Amino acid sequence: MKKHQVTIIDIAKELNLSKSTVSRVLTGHANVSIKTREAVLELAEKLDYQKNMLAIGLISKKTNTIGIIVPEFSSSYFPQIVIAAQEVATQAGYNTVFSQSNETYETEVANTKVMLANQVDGILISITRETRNYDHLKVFERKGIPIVFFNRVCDEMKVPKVIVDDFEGAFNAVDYLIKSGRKRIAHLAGPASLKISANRLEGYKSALRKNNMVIDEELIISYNLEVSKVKIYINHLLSLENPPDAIFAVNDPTAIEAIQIIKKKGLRIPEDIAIIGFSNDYASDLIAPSLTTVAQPISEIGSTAAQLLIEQINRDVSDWKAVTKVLKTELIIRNSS
Amino acid sequence: MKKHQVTIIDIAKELNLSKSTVSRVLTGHANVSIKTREAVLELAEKLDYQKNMLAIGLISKKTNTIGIIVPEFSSSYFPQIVIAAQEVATQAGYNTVFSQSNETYETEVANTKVMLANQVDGILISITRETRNYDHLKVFERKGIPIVFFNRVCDEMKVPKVIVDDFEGAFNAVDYLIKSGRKRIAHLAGPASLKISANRLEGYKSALRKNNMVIDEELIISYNLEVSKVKIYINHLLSLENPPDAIFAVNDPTAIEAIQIIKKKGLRIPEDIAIIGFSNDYASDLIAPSLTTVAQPISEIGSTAAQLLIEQINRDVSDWKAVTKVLKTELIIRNSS
DNA sequence: CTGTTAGCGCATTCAA
DNA sequence: TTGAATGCGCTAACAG
Repeated sequence: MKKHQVTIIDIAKELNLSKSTVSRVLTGHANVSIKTREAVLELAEKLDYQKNMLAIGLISKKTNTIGIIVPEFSSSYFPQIVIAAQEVATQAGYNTVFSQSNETYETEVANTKVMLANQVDGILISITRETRNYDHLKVFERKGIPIVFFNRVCDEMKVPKVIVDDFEGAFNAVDYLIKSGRKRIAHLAGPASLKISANRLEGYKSALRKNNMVIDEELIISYNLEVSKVKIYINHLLSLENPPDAIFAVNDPTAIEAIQIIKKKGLRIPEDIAIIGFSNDYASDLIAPSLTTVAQPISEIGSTAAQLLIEQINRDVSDWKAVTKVLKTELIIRNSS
Repeated sequence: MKKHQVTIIDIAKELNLSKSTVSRVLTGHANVSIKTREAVLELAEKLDYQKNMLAIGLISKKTNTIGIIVPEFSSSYFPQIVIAAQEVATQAGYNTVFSQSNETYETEVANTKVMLANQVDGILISITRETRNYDHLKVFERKGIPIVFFNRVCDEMKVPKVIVDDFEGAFNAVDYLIKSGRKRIAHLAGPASLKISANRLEGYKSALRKNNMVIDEELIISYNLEVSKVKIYINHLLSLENPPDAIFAVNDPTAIEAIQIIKKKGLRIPEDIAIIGFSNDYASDLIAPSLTTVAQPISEIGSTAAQLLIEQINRDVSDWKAVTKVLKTELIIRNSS
């Protein structure tokens, strides 16, 4: 375990120079003779010298690192966002530190503490489906560390947010189902604690109302997004006296699970029952029948969020803006509806 | 940008104590009166005090952080590995820092430098399809920082590695195709620079040989894993005078792309042509027809690699072991073959 | 152009 | 049980 870190002192000794001179070279300052500069650079290269960012961070109170916390990594949704965010961050000279909270509140809290302890310059976060208390996030505000929400946001905090127009997306999906002649449209909704679930539910209801259809609470099921539970709810819906002829699911994993269950039951999709999802996950175009879904500009969410965060970092606390960017969705019609 | 970090000094002043006393409480040392201990703890909590890990890392030369570098994040493969590795690391008290190199050598090199500069205690890496030079990785060895490879390994380095039995997996897949009566089996292979590609190719050839079939180089196509290129090769294979009646693809994304292209051409799978992939990605069970594939114990790869790395970290450099763990694959037969 | 000094936040000696 | 002093690796004044 005897790590052998090469330090400025090492190369200063070797070259019979003072540490400050070496430091000047390494930080790109000008006041150094060409000869010493080259000698230092050469030796540094030869010894695989790497600056110790811990020391620099300690001095400068800036780590050039942003943290990204996502609730899960199992669908293609969050990985894609992370890729886009990382790209923007790298471009701007920032490193990224990720963690995934596994949809667990405690893990999320722990993750934020780690980020805090590691002195990130700002964080990007999408909360878990469990998160109801936001104290661990408000700490960032108090400490003057910018925080930007994306996708799953915290309503009570006045900070930048990047979301999509969930209401409109849901509205369009359901409106389309109605226009296609569907009479009883069920909604497999997410937990009410998540704003995205609530907005999608509202879009669903609004579309029904606009088309003068009754809102049957029996057809609205709110669940905690654990895909393994979908089977129960589908069974329930199909056993209703007056079963639905369409299902609008809160997200693609739910819709995909529903398709598989319904197919196994021998029902035809979309003839007997139509399905629409939300997010246009990678798998939605692969499953049979391919899934009609509300597409989100996933990469744009990630890059916009990173952009906002970096702007915020470069701004003075007193000048923070709490903009909320609402990106547009697009209904992609495939074979499941 | 005026971050307001709370330090030990702040709470020492407030309580009229010395920094060392406060430090003792915070590090859990014993020699402190209950009264002061409680006062310190209470104030720390109230002020949202968080230790500055930069300072601690600087002193202890240990950050309790491991780095994970993966080539891409677009399939479900690496995210799953990362989840498993992170879980083991967390359990052992380590934080994780990820980065993805986007299948680009330069990015990989940059990522390793960042990890080095941030003083990770060890790294887990799967190299890009481009990586041919390993100097940036050998630096870790020289500096006494443990490195563990998984999936895509570097042959010339004597360090721990976690792989699956690619040879056997490929052999079983091709052997199964032959037993099912396929006569001309093509192989869409990966780049020769990746050991996994080479091993899978060898497994393919070996199965043909064992069954006394000729190895037709015309049917073996090595490509760089850019899925968009698959179309070209499929077109080529199908236009052969004596086209293949089966394709063994080096991985699932390739196989899935192939299925889509072949379906569009109006050919039937598996009647006209059978397809087998490798890895059992999330999507392979969803696509129609569902994909026969060689499953890897993905989570186990991640957890094993993390395990090995942590063992290595806790060992003295002089006592490093260069074990290579070879995990078993399993052929999952679905409808594409 | 170069060397000296101080200090970032903390843990860890050594004294009291 | 507490306090004072040292130093981790580095940068940024301040001198020469």
